[in-house]
Amino acid sequence: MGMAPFSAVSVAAMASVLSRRLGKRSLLGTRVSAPGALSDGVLAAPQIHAVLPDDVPCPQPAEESSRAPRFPSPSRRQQVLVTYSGQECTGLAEQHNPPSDKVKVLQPEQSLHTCWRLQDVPEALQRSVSNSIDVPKRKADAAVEMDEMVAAMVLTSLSCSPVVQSPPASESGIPPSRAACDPWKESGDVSDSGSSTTSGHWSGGSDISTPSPPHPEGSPKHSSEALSSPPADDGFETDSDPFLLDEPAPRKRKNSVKVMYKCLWPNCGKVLRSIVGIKRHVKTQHLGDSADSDQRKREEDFYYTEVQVKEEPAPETTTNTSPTSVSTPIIIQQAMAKPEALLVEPPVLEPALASSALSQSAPSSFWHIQADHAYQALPSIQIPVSPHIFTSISWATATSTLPSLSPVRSRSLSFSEPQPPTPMLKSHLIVASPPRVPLGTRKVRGEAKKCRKVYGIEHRDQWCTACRWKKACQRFLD
DNA sequence: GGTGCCGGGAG
DNA sequence: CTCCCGGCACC
Repeated sequence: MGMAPFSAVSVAAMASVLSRRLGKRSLLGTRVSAPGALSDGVLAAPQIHAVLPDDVPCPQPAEESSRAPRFPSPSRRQQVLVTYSGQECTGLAEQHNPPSDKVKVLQPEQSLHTCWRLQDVPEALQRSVSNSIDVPKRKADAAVEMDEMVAAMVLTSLSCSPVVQSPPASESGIPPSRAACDPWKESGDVSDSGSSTTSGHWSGGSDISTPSPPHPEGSPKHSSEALSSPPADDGFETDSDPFLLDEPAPRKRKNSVKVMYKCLWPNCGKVLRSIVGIKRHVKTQHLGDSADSDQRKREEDFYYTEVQVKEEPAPETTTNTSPTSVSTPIIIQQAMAKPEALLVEPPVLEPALASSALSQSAPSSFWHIQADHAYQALPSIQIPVSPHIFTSISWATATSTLPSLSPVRSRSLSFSEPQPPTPMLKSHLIVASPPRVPLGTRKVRGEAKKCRKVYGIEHRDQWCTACRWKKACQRFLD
């Protein structure tokens, strides 16, 4: 679903997803309230909880139908199971009167015609999700409202739209989005890449990670206790845990933009990925953690700024590729004007957190440089690096200490322990500006004949495997 | 355009 | 890991 602004369109889409699951335009899950004689429609709220499968789905007009109850056209009848007062009975939904939301249900067993009011879940969802759509409130009963709210929240989180407007009740703790999400909308392709990192991942955790959209300082209200107090989250962990934040990597990761938040406190360049994290950082590290001061809560907003991090494919501008340049560069631009912040310096992590986080992710703390093909074998070299300084390692120094390697052969740089580096680390790697070795780009084309030439393309099966795989030929080495 | 092969995806 | 292929640099 991408980063589409959470508009009525996506509501409609969500609703259609829902209806797809439940059977298109079915009444399954529809809550109806029977007026008058049957019940008061509140506590004993009857529910249509099953729909026989033979009903014919109607084409779904896009938006209107998400407001108008999904219901067969008057000419069609839809069989439903209706429960009320603990009793279950089948019925035939005969007629729907949209203006009044009334549904006429025929219950043959009781030879009863009943009239129900209709409230279906997507509508509840819509109501809770978009406060720009005016939906009249039908019940004052809080419990029923909560039911719908919960259902809506579940659906909302399932649909994984990161830009979620706060429900009208506004106690949910989901901060409202605002214009700062524009880069996300406009990038159009945010669901990939790093996006992998910040775009609405489905946080398995129970903590604050709402499908973390970048939500900006616009709403000082939202950093209330609901967000900041969970004991298990300490900002950095939740912000950079690669396992929580990693979502299945999409195919391409070009031009993805993610928004990070940088602490503006003097001498603190800490960059976090969530607004909550940065606020907590500012609050705890700089403002002091004096609990309930409202003023402090507001002040947090002034001490961080939003940074857009754009990840782009490597342009390969130079004629040489350094032996270690393996990552795509990240272009970091400031959303708010602060030219000196073009480089994101390594975050000043709380030492305990930093060491624990890094030592967990890179226990052996070695740079491991080696050739990656057997036929390119070279002695592998390990450079011990303290995890604490690994982001600021001087590449020039590091490489100068290496024995002279053929620059074209030793091109893979990786941790000795296979583990996905967090996007944070990745960006630091790039910021650390690897050295450019002013020598040949790639392997100089060999003079020797290659399998392709020797056997021809029609005898591809006789090629060496490397040639077959479009790798450097192993059979006719230079 | 053909070739060699790097980088990365899929399974 | 194997297998495959897009895409780039070189010819």
